[in-house]
Order: sequence, then C-alpha cells, then structure tokens
Amino acid sequence: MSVTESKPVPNFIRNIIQDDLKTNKNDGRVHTRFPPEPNGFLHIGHAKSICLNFGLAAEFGGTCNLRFDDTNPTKEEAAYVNSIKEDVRWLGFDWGEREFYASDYFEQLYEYAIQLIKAGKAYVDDLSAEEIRQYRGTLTEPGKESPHHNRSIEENLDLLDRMRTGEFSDGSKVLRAKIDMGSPNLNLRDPVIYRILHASHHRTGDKWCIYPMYDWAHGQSDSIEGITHSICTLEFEDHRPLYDWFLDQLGIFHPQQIEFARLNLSYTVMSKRIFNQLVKDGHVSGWDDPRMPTLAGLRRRGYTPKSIRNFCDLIGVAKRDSMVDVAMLEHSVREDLNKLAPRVMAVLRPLKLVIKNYPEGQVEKLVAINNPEDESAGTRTVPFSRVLYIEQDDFKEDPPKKFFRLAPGREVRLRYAYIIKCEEAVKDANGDVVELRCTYDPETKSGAVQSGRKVKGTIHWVSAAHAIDAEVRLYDRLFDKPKPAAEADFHECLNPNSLEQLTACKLEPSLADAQAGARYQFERLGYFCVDSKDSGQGKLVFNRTVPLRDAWAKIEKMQAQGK
RNA sequence: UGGGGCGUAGCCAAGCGGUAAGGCAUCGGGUUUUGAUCCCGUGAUCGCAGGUUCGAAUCCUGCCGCCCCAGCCA
Repeated sequence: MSVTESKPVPNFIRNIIQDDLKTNKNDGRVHTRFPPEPNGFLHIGHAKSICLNFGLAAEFGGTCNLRFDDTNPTKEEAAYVNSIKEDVRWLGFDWGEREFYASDYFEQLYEYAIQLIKAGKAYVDDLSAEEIRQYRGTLTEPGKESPHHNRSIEENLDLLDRMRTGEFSDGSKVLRAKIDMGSPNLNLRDPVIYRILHASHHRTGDKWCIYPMYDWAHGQSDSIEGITHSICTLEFEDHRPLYDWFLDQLGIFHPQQIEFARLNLSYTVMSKRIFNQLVKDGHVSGWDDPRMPTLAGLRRRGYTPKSIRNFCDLIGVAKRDSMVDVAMLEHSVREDLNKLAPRVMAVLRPLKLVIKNYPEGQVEKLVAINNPEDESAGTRTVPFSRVLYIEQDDFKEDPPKKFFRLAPGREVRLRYAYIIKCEEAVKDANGDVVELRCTYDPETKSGAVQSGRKVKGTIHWVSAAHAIDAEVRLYDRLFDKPKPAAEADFHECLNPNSLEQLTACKLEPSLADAQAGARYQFERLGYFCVDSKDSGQGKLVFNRTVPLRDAWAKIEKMQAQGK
C-alpha cells in the first residue's frame, strides 16, 4: 500500500478530537478554521496548517472556515487576500460560503469591549507605548499598575467612545484588559486590546480608527463562528490563558485552542522578512520565483497540489520543534509526477551525433511509450534520422569505471531506436569534442527480433532535423546551508548555482504545442513544466521541478572523492 | 536566577505500563530499452541519573539540553 492510500497517521490533535467526539463535546461538531493575515503570500508552512485544518474537518465530517485575520490595516492589503484565496483553492480546498474576516466582527468586538469595561475588567490607558513597556516589568520582575488602572467605568466608557469617534491621535490612548500586572505570563499583564490607528482598512475603509489586537480579535472570532478546535502554532501557547480569560469573562462559546509546531524545512527559509529581501535585492525574480517556498513559487516550479498535500501528511503533526529534510518534499513530487507525467525526450546540452551508415534523408517514426506507469497514456511516435543530438554527459572520451554510456568503440542503445557504436569523436581546434561519428545495427531496432541484444546503457536523443528549440531552467536549492536562518547573514549561504539557464536545448517535436503549466518527465533527467510566465509566443521555457534520482551521479561523486 | 513548551535512529514520526510502527535519507541486492520506477534487505532500548513495578519509552524524583514570551505585530 502506498503512502497515498494509507490510513492517516495518528497525531495528538486528531486524538483530542476523537476524545471530544467520544464524550460528545460540542454535540459532536468539528469546526476548524484557517486564519491567515492578508499581509503576504502563503508558503509551504501555511500549507501544513491548511492541510491540517481542512483535513481534520473533512475527516470528521465537519467544516473549515477561511478567515482573514485583518486587524492591522497598516500591513494588510486586498491583493493578499486574493492571492491567499487562489493558493488555498489551488491546494485543493474549498471553504464554500464560509469566507470570513475578523473585520466582519468589528462591531461585535466593540460591544464585547464595552461589556468588559462594564464588568470592571478593562480600562483606557493614557500611557505611551514606551511607558507601557516600562510598566510591564521584565521576565523576572513583575510589572506595576498604570496610574489609569482605576478609572471609573463611566469614564472608561466615555473615553472608549471618544477613541472610536476619532477624537484622539494615534498612540495617545489604548484600551487594556485589567488582569494582573504581576503575572509571570507577560500576556496577562494588562494586555492592550484596542489601539488607535487612523488608517484606512482594505474592507472597512475609514469607518474605524481603533482596531482590535490579535488577542482580542482571534478568540472572539473563533467563538462567533462556533469554531470547536482552534489550531495554531506553538508561539501562541503563552497566549492561551488570555484566549481563555477573554472568553470566560464574556461568557460566550468557548473553543479550544491547540498548538502545534510550525514547519521548518532544511535548506530553506520561511520568513516573510527574508522573502522580501530576496525579492527586493533581486536574488529571485519575485514571490513566485520557482526557487521560493511560497505556494506561488512551488506552483510555478511544477509542484502538484497533491504532492504538497501528501508531503503534509508525511511529515505529521507534533509539538516538538523539528527540521524536515527537504528531500521529503522532493520525494513527494517525484512520487506524484512519476504516476502522471508523460515521458518525453529532451537534450539539454546537445552533442551532434551522425550515424554514418544510416541512409541520408531517411526518417523513421518510432513508437515511444508515453508513461510506463499508466498504460492508458498510450504511445506516440518520434522521428529518427541520420543526424541526432545526444546529451554531452552521455559521452566520455576516457570513460571512468562503471560508465555505461558512449565512448570511443563503445555501444549503447538509443531509446526506442537502435544500438549504435561510437566510431569516432570529432574535435574542434580547442580539442573539444563537437561531433560523434557512429554506426548503427539495423537488426537491433526496438521491438525487432534481435532487439533483445543487451548493451549496458540506454540514452535519450532527439533528431536534429526535427528538434524544436527551448530554454530550460535548472533550479537548485536557494541556500547551500541546512539552516540558512541560523546563519549570521543569510546572504552568505545563498547558493550561487540555484539557477542555471540553458538556452540551446533540443526537444522532440511532440512538445511543440506544450501548454503553460504542463508537466513532463524528460527521460533520464527529471520532471519539468512549461513556465507559465515566460513561455509562449513561439518561445518555449521549461522549469525543472526536480531531477530524477540519479545513481550514476552518486557513483561519480564517490569516485571523485577518493575512489 | 520568572513563566510556558519540548526531548524516541541522520531527518520526520507512531507509541499512553507488557517488552520500540511507518516514511524520508543511507548502504547492499533483484527486475528494468529511463543508472528512473518497482521489489527485497539494512539501523534505535527511547536526553541522563535514580526510584516505583513481576515488567517502564510509557508512572515518580532530580538533573541536562533545546524552543517560545518583555509589539499600541499576528
């Protein structure tokens, strides 16, 4: 049984839900939500959360909301909500009619604040940001109460109303919860719940000039939506007592917050700050550069939604900080693409090869299998003629041990065609091999009686007269250190070879009308897709999604290291 | 030296007192007209030290290590 079909691996969140179901908590409802802030593009780390939230809901017959946590108008934009929706949809999830925004609840949240003030549990503070920081104390010393801590309920109500109507300037006042300045949990030292921000919001425009803080908005939004399990990342663990406190004070439906460890991937970075810098400094072409771990980047790189979902299943969910090997992600795409990508022949670094005894002008249409993993994919024909291109790597004048490809005097099979023998390597003035002169054995045509004759290697090729031109971009990891974020300066571990652009590639003619985004396996090389941005108008551009596993490369490396 | 978490093979990760799943990677071997795929095989006594128990990765105690928290960010 493949990983794809296997039962879900148990994890602590699923266990909690199963227990809740057993005790009929929430009347057996399971309702989750994915709550992105629309201030950037989604990345593979978000995918983990999306798959978790939508996956759990689906598994237990519940629903999952898409809720934008848009409480900070200075950082959020409508453009981001659109890209986020596109990405979630692309990943394969559907939130139906349940598209919500924290800003939908601004009025309700305000009413809740009034309720809190009336209960004597909140007050307006005039302290400056700097003063609040000083009053807060430190990790080891308790804070002290603000001089405005004991304002009357009436005064607080009046002040909050005037904050809302715009009477005060940014930063001049805040509304704070009245909890405990001596709490060892800093989140409970009278946290700010409203701040004044004369900024226009992408959805509410200029209706508001006070905006709720995350802690004030999140739990109440969960409650309003009837979320049963509010799943978030570990850094919010310290916020849970506050999450619970607000809900209890308000006496409203109380979802359960559960925290899990966010995804870390080796050789990659998951920080918006660094993404921004990479783009700004031109190290990548944009947020959707195929080297970026953003969903837009992975999509353009050729990753399938399914492969990302499988990856998220593969890595599991737990509370310990971990670093997932990027090889797992690569394995996930290969597994998926192996099943669905049509095979095709492409020569990336062409070397001319002439078959001396093949009739000039003759062309044969050879039958090739489109996908050995999928019989229904059928076959196609590929033209064969006297002059071909093969991969430069497939010839070595002085072949090392275990090199099963072409060399002077050696035989090799041309895939789907004949066995050929290298008779001569023609060199240019620099001594570089520029052409191979070979002979073929007409008795060895694929499928023919004697075609069973064994040779050690099979290589791919393309007929020179029929080949079409293309640009191929070979991508590698963006960073060459396993933990780029741990380096003092990530610039120093930028992989200088993360992109190699090959502009003289030769493809078999069937690729002439390859559509944007289409994925193929270039036999013996890897999986490639038609670039959705730069391809078109007579220009073909392919991105390498991931190379095939390469046993020869390993042998070569070993030989180079010391033999 | 406050609080909250976490420590099972190189990397993920099950396990919830009965004698260590699975995946990735690695290394062997088989099949193969992709050195691909596929198929076999290969490794841990569970951070350390004590204790409870017939029996502990699972319970208790004490250490050690790592992560998070002092935004009017989320």
